Amino acid sequence: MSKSRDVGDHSGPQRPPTIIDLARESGVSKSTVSRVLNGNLNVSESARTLVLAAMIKLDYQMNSAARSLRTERSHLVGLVMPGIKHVFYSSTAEVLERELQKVGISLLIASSGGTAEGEVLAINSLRSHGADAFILSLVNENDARTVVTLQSIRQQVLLLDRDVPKVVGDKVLIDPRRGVNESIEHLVSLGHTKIALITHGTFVRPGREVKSCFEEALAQRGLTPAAEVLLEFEDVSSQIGWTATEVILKSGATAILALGPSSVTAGVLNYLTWNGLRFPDDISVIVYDETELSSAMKPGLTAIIRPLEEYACLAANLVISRFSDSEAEQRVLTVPTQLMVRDSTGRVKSKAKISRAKQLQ
Amino acid sequence: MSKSRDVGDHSGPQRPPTIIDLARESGVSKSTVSRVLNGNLNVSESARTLVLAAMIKLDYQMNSAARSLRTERSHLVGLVMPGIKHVFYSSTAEVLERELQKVGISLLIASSGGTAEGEVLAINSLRSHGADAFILSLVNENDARTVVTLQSIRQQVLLLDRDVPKVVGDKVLIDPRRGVNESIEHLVSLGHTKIALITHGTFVRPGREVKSCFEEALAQRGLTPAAEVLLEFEDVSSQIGWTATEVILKSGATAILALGPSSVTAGVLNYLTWNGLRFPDDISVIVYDETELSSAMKPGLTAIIRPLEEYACLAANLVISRFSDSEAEQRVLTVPTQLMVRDSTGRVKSKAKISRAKQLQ
DNA sequence: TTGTATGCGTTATCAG
DNA sequence: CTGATAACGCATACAA
Repeated sequence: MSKSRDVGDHSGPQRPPTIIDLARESGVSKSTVSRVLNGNLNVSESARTLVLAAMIKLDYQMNSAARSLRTERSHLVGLVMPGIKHVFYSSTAEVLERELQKVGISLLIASSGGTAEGEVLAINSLRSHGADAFILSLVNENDARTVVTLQSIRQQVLLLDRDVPKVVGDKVLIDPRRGVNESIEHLVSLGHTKIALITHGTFVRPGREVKSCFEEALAQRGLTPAAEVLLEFEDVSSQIGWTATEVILKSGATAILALGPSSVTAGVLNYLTWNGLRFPDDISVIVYDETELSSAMKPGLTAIIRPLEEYACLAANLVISRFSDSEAEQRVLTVPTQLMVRDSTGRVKSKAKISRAKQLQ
Repeated sequence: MSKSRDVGDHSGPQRPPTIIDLARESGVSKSTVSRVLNGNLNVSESARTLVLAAMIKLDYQMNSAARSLRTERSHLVGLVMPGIKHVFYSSTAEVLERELQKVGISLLIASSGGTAEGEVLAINSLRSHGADAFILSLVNENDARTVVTLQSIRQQVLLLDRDVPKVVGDKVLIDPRRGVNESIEHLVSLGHTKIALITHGTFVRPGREVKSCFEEALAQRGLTPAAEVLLEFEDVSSQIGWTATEVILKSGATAILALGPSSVTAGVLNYLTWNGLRFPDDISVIVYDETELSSAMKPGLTAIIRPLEEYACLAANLVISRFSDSEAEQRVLTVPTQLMVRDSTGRVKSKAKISRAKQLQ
């Protein structure tokens, strides 16, 4: 019964105003203030205007900690990614942030650093900050620590282009099939038969999917991969791209699908240009997406386009909708990819011509 | 006096365990539990081990809302940037996140979208989510709405490479002087006298600083700018870079300092390569930083390097340190830039040679 | 339509 | 060293 600041106490303008201050200022009770703040209909117009006036007069800001404590909702969503630095992830994050912002949700980010330990740490950090939901691009779908952590979570989980059957949650997936099919068709029509692939490791869905689509598309045409390089998340440096390309070229490949992280793709291009191999003349290259890199290069880069905007929007809205309808069944949404032909793919050249081209440099 | 769940109530394992559950489980009072959780020294070893055991047994997770309500600290820091998509911002965010994570602080992100209105919205959104501090790269240092909003904030404010005298807060600034000086010196030594600049508008510090350093460096050598293009944050597209380059070339410039957003720089390179202008043969180009773009391009791009890691680390640690010592005087930290000469800068060619080069393409 | 009373989970004060 | 107890600001069931 000892309301300390309920009435009176005209001392400190130091502390931020609370609904009690609003109540005193507008001459109603704090319940009425609360009702106005939450848009409750059962409140007289006069009371409402009074409270609203007090609200702007005192520059009232809701105390989110108090509200969260009471309602058990923080309006915070956590995003875990290998890193936020690379354009694919940062673009996704930007769209997610924008979409969530629209409904008053803020985005909490945490990088796993590309390791499973970092991932668990990131998840727990976000959890300890009270995130209502988690959006995750895992580094490894099989890591037991991550899976266990995810299973022990009460909040909703959404996987971004990842598939962990043991974890309940919605998923937004990228289907590389069309893009890869069109790529192979395109390359084969240009005479290529020795085609190489760089992609993620098979412990994440994108790696598995791309690999299998690639192999299937080749098989349909009686071909086999010239080379395949599967990447770990730990080493997504351009150095890896460089050495991978070195290996691939030894296989005699005349075309490369560089469908890994952008830093690796940069390494591929790096190796090619710095070794005097010009595309499409000496080798054909297909990369992911339309980036600053791919548009600034002289031969525009033929690319498999991932519908990034749609991908992230779907994810955001899935998360949002589940807040209202928490018991809906698990949903899996898939977005397609497609090939955009530019100038880094061309007719295959004979070995002799390639050698000559190299010497000319 | 009606403790509902203080004792007994073995009903629901549904709700997450609280310190009361820990207290019951370990046979001590919740005060002692709280002490253990906060590392308070005044607690017996026996009690501590008891509580710790209960903690892992029940998989206890601190309720951050309750703690925040009580301590008035959320351990959340808000980051406001024009957008998170571009590599400079996303890299900064990544480093900030990593450094803050080390001391248990999570990063809340909000994009302003490059507009002043969006900026105010972003700040208020973060504020409503209880951020303890704000790290900001403003879009416009002069916008009254933003300034007023910032002034009305109780939390600490840190400006990233921005300078708003009317706002109290620490600052971490990038000093372009050395990098720009070295660039001009380098270019002049190669015979260039007509040098153009692309940078931010003068309503943000980077724009002002780069512009004045550029002009001073030229003046010291008896030169004047061949052209200057100042950018708005609203239009940081590669299209702008393209048209800007078109304009600049008409001025007869033989060298371009492209020191704006990376998308604009991409547009510059785009224009040059697609119009058959090769660097350094036809024109010299200096860009910002070492990016995937600049390392993958064939002539490696000469660049002014900003110490991004240091920049973000300083910012993070400034924020962290001010939490302990909130009344310290305002601090302004500055990080230097420097030129890294690669291959996109070379001896100036005569007009005739440039024309010939263009025709050869 | 409005006010009163209670509890959310935590920290902090104060008495033992 | 420990335990009881009072806030923190808000939402809400219930009474009026």
